[in-house]
Amino acid sequence: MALDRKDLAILAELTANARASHTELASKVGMSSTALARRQKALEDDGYIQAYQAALDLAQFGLTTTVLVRIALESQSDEALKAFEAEVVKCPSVVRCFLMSGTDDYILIVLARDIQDFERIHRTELSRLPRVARVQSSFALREVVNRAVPTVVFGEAKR
Amino acid sequence: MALDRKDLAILAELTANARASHTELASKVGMSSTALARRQKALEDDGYIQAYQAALDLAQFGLTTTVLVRIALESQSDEALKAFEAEVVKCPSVVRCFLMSGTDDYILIVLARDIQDFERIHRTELSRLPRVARVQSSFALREVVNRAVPTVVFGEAKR
DNA sequence: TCTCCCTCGGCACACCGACACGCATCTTGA
DNA sequence: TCAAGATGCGTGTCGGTGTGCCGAGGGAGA
Repeated sequence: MALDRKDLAILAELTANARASHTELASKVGMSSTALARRQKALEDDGYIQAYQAALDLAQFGLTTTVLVRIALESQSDEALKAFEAEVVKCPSVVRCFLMSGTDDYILIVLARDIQDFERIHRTELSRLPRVARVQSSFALREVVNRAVPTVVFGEAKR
Repeated sequence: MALDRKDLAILAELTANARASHTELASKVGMSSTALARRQKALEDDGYIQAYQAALDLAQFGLTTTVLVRIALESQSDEALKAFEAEVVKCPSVVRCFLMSGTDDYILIVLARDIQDFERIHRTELSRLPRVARVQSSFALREVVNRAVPTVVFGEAKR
């Protein structure tokens, strides 16, 4: 299934304002609400839209510190990976975890209130992860780009 | 302003389903739609909720490859940072960019269709960034955790 | 301890808008 | 040229949303 530029316009609008009504979206995209409703439903049914979610301002919750954590395991055996991953999903401060190629086995993105709070997280969450050989943390000083969707998605018009 | 557990329940519901109506949310959280509407509006006005956005399934768009790119600049002068950042925000395949402490100056998260596509991105987007001394890429083999909000947020009940 | 006040929650109602249908028209592709 | 899918308009029904009012609970002050 190919998406035309109207579909992409709908998706772009919905990524910016997921609560917009059919009428509202229709006027923005430039079509009738009937056609828009049909296309939106098709986009949902075909799985292009996974969910509609509220974006919280994490700074309001005091989570102003982003830390990138590089982790190397003692062994890359399947059992060690499984044991590590089963525990890392339970860490409440971890928002992302990638299994990586290269020297580092995993890269985590951790959100903390401040540096002292990260020390606590390091002690109560990270240091308890199994099979870890080495942990290396880098602090993000500033977030230059933060997009949910790469702009390249909205640029590929097919029709 | 302190949030009680009902506020957190509302936020948790909205991060899972942002299009839920007042009536729907009210029954889930266990209160009347009137009270819920008041609280939801307060959460929006106080900035806890930044936006409502549709989450796209990027795999449906063929973006299955995540790459972490470490970039070191030739110099850390204010002018070099500004020049680099002004260009990196224009890269359509970059979804995140952090200014980092430590040896690497910037860390980017790039989405690509596959490895060949990343080669193209490297050539057309990354290698054109100004003042870059060194670029080092690591491929994510798998995404173990991907949360928009750390679960720790919904755990801190105040009242 | 009593009382006052303030805040929050719940109920009822009315209004407004969204949503889903049917049908005619148009465009696209073969 | 024809057929099939997409579009747009109109309409009716349904549901959500917002408001006003009342009651309950808790805190403060006398």
